[in-house]
Amino acid sequence: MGRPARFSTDDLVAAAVALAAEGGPAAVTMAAVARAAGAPSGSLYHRFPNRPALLAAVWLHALESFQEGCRAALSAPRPLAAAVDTARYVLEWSGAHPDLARILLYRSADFDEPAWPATDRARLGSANAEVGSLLAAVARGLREPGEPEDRAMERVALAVVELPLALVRRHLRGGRDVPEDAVRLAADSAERLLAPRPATG
Amino acid sequence: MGRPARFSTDDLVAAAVALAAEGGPAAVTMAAVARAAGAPSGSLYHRFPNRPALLAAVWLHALESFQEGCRAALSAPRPLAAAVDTARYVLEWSGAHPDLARILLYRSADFDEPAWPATDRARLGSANAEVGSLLAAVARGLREPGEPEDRAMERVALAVVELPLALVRRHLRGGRDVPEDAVRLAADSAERLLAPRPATG
DNA sequence: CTCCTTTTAGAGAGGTCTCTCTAAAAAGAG
DNA sequence: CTCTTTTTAGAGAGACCTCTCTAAAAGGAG
Repeated sequence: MGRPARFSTDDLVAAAVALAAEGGPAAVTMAAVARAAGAPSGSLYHRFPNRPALLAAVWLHALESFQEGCRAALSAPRPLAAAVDTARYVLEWSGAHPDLARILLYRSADFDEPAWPATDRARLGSANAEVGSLLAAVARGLREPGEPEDRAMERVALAVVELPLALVRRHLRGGRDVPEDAVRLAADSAERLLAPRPATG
Repeated sequence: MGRPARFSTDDLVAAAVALAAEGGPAAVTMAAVARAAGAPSGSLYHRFPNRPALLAAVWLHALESFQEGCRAALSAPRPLAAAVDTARYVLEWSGAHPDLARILLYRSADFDEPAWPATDRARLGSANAEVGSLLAAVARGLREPGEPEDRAMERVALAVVELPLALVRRHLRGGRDVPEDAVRLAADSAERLLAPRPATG
């Protein structure tokens, strides 16, 4: 039924991902993606109603790839192990998918999130909420006596997401790959930040 | 001697900084800055030969403001104190200068660094080298027995620069300010990451 | 085969941006 | 005052981008 597509949605998203990884969201123009994929701009507009929708596809592709393994790591039964595994996962996933990792180092706002189609914004919201609640569960498990719940959440997010991403940023933004060593450093740091301390003021 | 300026270089940089803080480097167009400052585009081109030169001025303004206090903190005599003070400084400076901090959360490459005038690139290089060597001195002081020097450098940079910036990013990118609490968390985390451990595997 | 649907193909309008260039305004030096 | 220098002022060329719109190509259903 109908003419077969010469340029699939995946082809076009892949071209856009490559451009975004190299030059950031500004490099993802409809004209540039069409050029990179060898397609006319009309084909692009046939798949995506406008530029924000394409940017949403790029961002969500990266995010969902990342979160797939993230959920598994965060769901480990012992909270400290879950935290350390997740920190390690962030580095390993980034090493395996440097292009996608480079994209997630931006914010969704840099990819024009406010202008996204409603369905894409909803997907983003629910994806973030799901991982957020897994992270909250880990944080509750690692709360120190007398510590307010949101401060524990802060500490855990820092050790498990922000710090590993900072480490990734350090390498990827220098144009290098993520070295083996960094995986250990991330896991180590998460453990140091989250393991209960003997007894200090 | 000559007509007095109605729009000083500082005025124009200030307008550009505000735009960059709000919308990132993409928002810093010659047209937008001129509009924001109430100046005609010609006045802008009178001060800056082209857009990369303006972007360089914005980046260097933020960087040099940050590094001024950074040098002092890094120069403290005891290395662990220097590290913890620097981590605290990153948060305090960011709280005091949220616009400039938002700018430093990008990379210089996002501000089109390869196209900057040679003098600006040189200023960037020497500024980074100076702080880098102070950081290296701290790292040497905190090296654990048997640890390779570059791994110590990695660990220290992570604890003293990357982690505090990640914390700042978390807040500023949500549109919030940097809370008091975060300053303590940064100093605390730096100390946990860098203090020698009792004796573990 | 003919119809129907999907997709490619790309021209072109309308917008914004960078940067150049000319002209005039403004104040001090003499 | 006139001369000189600095700066404002903004028109306009040329590039690129987004998005619309029309027309044709191409395969399956009947």
